[in-house]
Amino acid sequence: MTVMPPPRRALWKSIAATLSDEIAQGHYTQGARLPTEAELASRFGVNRHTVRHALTDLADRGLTHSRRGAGVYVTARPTEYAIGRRVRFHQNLAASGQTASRQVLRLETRPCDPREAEALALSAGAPVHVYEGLSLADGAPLAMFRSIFPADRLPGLRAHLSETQSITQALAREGVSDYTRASTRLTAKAANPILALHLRIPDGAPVLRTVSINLDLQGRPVEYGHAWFAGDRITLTVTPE
Amino acid sequence: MTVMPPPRRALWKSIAATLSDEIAQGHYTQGARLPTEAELASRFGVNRHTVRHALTDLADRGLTHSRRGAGVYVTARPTEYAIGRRVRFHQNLAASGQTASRQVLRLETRPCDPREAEALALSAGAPVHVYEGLSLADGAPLAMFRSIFPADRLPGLRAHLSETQSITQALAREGVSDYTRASTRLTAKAANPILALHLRIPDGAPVLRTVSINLDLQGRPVEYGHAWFAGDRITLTVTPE
DNA sequence: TCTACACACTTGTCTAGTTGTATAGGAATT
DNA sequence: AATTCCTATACAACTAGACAAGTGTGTAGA
Repeated sequence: MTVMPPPRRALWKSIAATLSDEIAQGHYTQGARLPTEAELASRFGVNRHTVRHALTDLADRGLTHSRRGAGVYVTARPTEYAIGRRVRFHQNLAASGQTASRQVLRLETRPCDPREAEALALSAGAPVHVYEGLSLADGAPLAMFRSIFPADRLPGLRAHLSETQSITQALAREGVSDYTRASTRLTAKAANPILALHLRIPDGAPVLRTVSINLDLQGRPVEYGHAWFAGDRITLTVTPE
Repeated sequence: MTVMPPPRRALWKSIAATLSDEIAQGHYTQGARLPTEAELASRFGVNRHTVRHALTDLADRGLTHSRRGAGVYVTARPTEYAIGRRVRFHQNLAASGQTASRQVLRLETRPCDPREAEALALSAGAPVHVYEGLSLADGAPLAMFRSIFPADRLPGLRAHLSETQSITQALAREGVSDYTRASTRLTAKAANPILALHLRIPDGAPVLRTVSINLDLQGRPVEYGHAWFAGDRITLTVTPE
């Protein structure tokens, strides 16, 4: 318990300091759930709102994040790292000592829409595979991605993706031994609620979106990709060759 | 005070909007079965009840109907989907610094800070020129930039910049006939009030920031540049040489 | 071949718990 | 008098888990 010095510090600040301390000391480890607001309020002998004030401070400082209905969690802070123009997600992360993984959110085949048709040079309504998921570094979500593949040319791709989860490997099994990036477009966006939930960032926080097209060795488009990166967790590095 | 993002949308509304959009675009056609509630919950990262709330909305609007034990089916046909071919401001990264017009905000010489010293390979406190301004296209501010130049190697640069406003020309007059971009780092940020004012965007709106280093032909750094692009007004295109 | 049954899976419903937000007001400080 | 800090209450939004009800499929048995 902290001592109250005469020039009284605000209650919520003491509580925030205490909790922040306990997180720093490893009392609550990364990804762990804190006690509920009600429990904390009872522990510190204050109103729930006062606890909320302290928790808001922790969240603002990036120490925690909350999920309505679920609880308050200790944020796993991924170290900043760079992705080169040679775009191979896993290799880059491995180089910086982090373990990369993917979480599949969606894997299905459906007719394409006009935009996808144009990007992949397909006729309207041709079938495409949709591969959507999260890219994680040491368990913390870094980016959400969606890749669109022409299904006619790569009939078995979906099965391969569900096994390996690696795009490069899955494409290789379908006979696309290598592919190169034709273009990357970048824009800054505000996160919508769903995206914010997945990336565990506040609603409306800035997000870096990339839209890319990859070609096979014959110059035909094989992937139309979107990715949304948590703005404050990532720095993309573009290096000439 | 934290930034107030646009009116918060409930999670289930975002999900309903997303699904309704995908039906409209023909991703799920008439008679098709949607993924199960559990799958959708996993895809959107929410509880099944939240998905059900969204599905109830779709059913109320007549887009879908469900059969207990069987699944949820699409009743609506895809509406015509028109791609509005928007005019976009494409800015090539390699050719940055060639916008239509500039407005100078600051032009001064001062000792460098540690970060600048490192970027430009200078000794601590060495003098640098600071060139700060706005890039305009058709009168609308596209980006704010700040360029740092080593003052010792380019003593007359400031005078040249105040005359031409063109970085390339000013450098040429100082004997740097050409320069190449060594690296560009990109990240998404929220606009602070000053930046928002300059770019004429709402406070906290997403902004695309680039940090770059340019080298002369001998490989020595001659410019350390920052730029902040209004996220919704620009798309940066990165094309391999 | 047909039937009956088991079983996995899906939607429907219920209860309980947790965070988010709004409103109102008392007490201490400035 | 105004502001800040904290309490108090109520409700909305979402999660969590459990179970009931209905569907689709495979299988064993007659």
